[in-house]
Amino acid sequence: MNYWLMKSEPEECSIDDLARAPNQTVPWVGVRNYQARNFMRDAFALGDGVLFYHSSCPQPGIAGLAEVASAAYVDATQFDANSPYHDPKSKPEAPRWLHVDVRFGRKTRLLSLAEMRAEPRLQSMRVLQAGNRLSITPVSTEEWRALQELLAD
DNA sequence: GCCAACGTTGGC
DNA sequence: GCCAACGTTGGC
Repeated sequence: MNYWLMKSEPEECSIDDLARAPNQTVPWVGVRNYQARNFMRDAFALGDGVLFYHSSCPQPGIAGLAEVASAAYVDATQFDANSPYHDPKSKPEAPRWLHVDVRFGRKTRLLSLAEMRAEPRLQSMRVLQAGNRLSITPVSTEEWRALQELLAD
């Protein structure tokens, strides 16, 4: 069992959108970074815990919990010329981009980025390191446990 | 809107 | 393979 933090822009898909989605599950399409893709392809497992993080918004932070609901499979948007995620260099016979499905767990209070930065037990979190831009980052068991406490209220 | 940090691209 | 230019991310 592994744990992950996944960033989503709430204007595109918020924790509420995830809760309202069919089967409370969304295909996590649009990842166009090789490191993030490789996490999904090589390290994700069904049932892995996900921290659902709201980014690029007025109140960035963790907004809920979710889980990995599928293995990695081909992201069809890369071949769709009308999609913002279209990748003209990716060929159907050798798809570059994959994604997983993510299923809603529960909504939590918003644990703000500022609060995360101030919490001693979270200092090692990859998402908090200077210059980090990855939309998917691993979370250690210790970090996950601390977060469960912080989100319990 | 700014800007630092980082990834990608493409000429050489 | 190097590396400058460019694009993107994402908090502020």
